[in-house]
Parts: sequence; structure tokens; C-alpha cells
Amino acid sequence: MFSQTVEYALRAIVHLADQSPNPCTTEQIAKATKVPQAYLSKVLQSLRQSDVVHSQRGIGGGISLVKLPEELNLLEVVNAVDPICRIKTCPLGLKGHGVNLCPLHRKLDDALRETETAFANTTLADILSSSTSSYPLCNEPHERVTPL
Amino acid sequence: MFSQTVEYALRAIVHLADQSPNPCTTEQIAKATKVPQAYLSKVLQSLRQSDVVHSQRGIGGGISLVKLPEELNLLEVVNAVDPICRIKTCPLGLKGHGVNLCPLHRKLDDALRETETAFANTTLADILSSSTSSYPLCNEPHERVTPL
DNA sequence: GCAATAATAGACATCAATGTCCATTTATCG
DNA sequence: CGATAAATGGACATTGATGTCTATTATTGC
Repeated sequence: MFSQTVEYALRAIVHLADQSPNPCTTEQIAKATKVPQAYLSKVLQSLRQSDVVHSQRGIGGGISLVKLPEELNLLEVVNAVDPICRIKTCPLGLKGHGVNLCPLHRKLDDALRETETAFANTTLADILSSSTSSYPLCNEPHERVTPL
Repeated sequence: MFSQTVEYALRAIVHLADQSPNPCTTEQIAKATKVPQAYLSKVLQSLRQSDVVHSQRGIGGGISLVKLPEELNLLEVVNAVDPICRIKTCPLGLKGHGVNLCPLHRKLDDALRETETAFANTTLADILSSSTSSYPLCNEPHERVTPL
């Protein structure tokens, strides 16, 4: 239900958060996240235009997070590339509904709201510190690509 | 985030539930739900192949629900046309994850699970009896197209 | 200034979702 | 049986998402 672009954007951001505050090149991110590099560069451009990441050209450059992992949540990332579009008015264009959605669209919008809230309440730091047996994007407990 | 096809399928089913147990022609459903008729017929075919609706050709025929509105939930409709695809294994194909999703995909799958549950717990009867100021798909409190 | 690095921009390719059209089949009515 | 109603199936068109490729621009180090 989530688009491929959302999946890619989140993978990239998780990797960047993991390496934060160090920058990563698009190539590094692509390899770590198994995202096609050329497409990833498009996704990263959306993230830059929404001010989620910062980019620096040339040697030693790359992509880095604008915020700290503690201050960046999943919703900001998702909305930068493929916004969760809440239902605000009747999709059938029925006058009489407008603000008051019919029960069907009320239910659908409720589901969207739940997802939105869940994402808004999860920071990248939450993801990184979450204790499960699998570390984000890694086979090993932790592989740090670049030293601090 | 929900596809157009899901939106159309749900509109059609809500209309059919409202008219249940009477059948409706594709043309009637298309008009009531403002869905392009030719495309709707495709969506209805998916619903028939999944045994959500029954169809009858010829004069007096049309489409009708297989179950009662009390016994049909939103998830069955959604899964018939555009299944909610839960994340079962690591999308990066990382060995070592497998059943244990990393925190990112755990979060994503949790959101999917929430949506799934919300839909599974809502029947068409719930939608029809829900008391809001807007009746499903109708401007008026209730327009019954065909008499019982 | 020159070479190497890395992001950027834009054109292009591919594919799936959405949408349209028409001929065919099945059913009902008289 | 003939006429009408309605679903079915398949071909085709359009559009947006996804993916690839290449030339250009900006930055750094020597």
C-alpha cells in the first residue's frame, strides 16, 4: 500500500540517520539500501527540496540529514516524497457532505489518520534504538560504514 | 494512499449493500457512485471472481451481494481488488532478518496491520447504519433506487 | 588551473493503473 | 423464435510511477 518511492526514501533516511551526522554519497546509500542509484538520486532530490536532507557537491560531499535523528519523524519523510493525502471533502463531490464525510469516507480517512499519527510519533532515533534482533538494513548487529 | 480501484469497489459495494438484497445493473451502480461505467465493470469482475458479488445476465439481472451486509466487511472488499500486502519478510532480502523484520519494516507492517484490522472490524451494515449527517453516497438522508 | 569527485538536470524507456470501446454471450420476455 | 437487456472478454489508449542514461555544474585537492 506504500509506494516503492516511500520505501526507498525511508531506507535512505534510516541509513543517513545511522551515519548521522556524517554525509553519505548517493552511491553509498544505494549500495547500503539496495535501491537503484539513478532512481535514488531522484528520491533524494525530493527530500532535499522538502528540506529533509542537505546536499553538498564535490569531493567529501554527499547527502546528510538536516535535523537530528531525534527530531525527524517518519511522517516528514513520507510526506516529502508521497504525501499521505487525507480525505477532506466528499470524493463524489456531493454538496451536502463537504466537511461531514459519509460513513464510508469517514472510515477511510480514519485509517489514514491512524497511519499519519503512527508515523508522526516515530522518530528516526526510535527506529535506530528499537531493540529487536534485526538492525535496520543490516545483517550484522551494527555495521558503521564511516567512522565518527 | 488507497488506490482508485479500492475507492470505486467500496463505493459500488456500499451501494449494493444499500439496495441489498436487490440486484443493481452496472449502469445503475455507475450512476449512483459516479464511477466510469466501463471501468466499473472491470472492478465488479474482480469482486465476482473473489465471490464478493454475484452476477446475473439478461433482463432483470445485475449484480448483487453474496453475503448480507452484516456479514461482509471492508477488508474482504479491499482484498478482492487491491490486497493489503503485509510485510512478511525483509524487503531487502537480508538473510538474518527473515521473520524478524528490522524496526523500520516492523513499523511499516504495524501500520498495515492497523489498517487491516480496522477494515476487518467494519461491516457494510456498520457503514449503512452509522449515524452521521451524511448518508453514504447520497445527498438526501436516504434515496432508495429500487423498491423492496 | 587541472583533475577528480559528486550532485543536478533532463531526456528517454518501461510497466502497471486507469480508462474506453466494441463484439460476444447469456438470459428474459413476448 | 425474435427482440431486448445485461454481463463478459479482449483489444486498445492514456497516464503516472518507476527506472535508466548522459551531459552539465559545483566542489575539493593538488
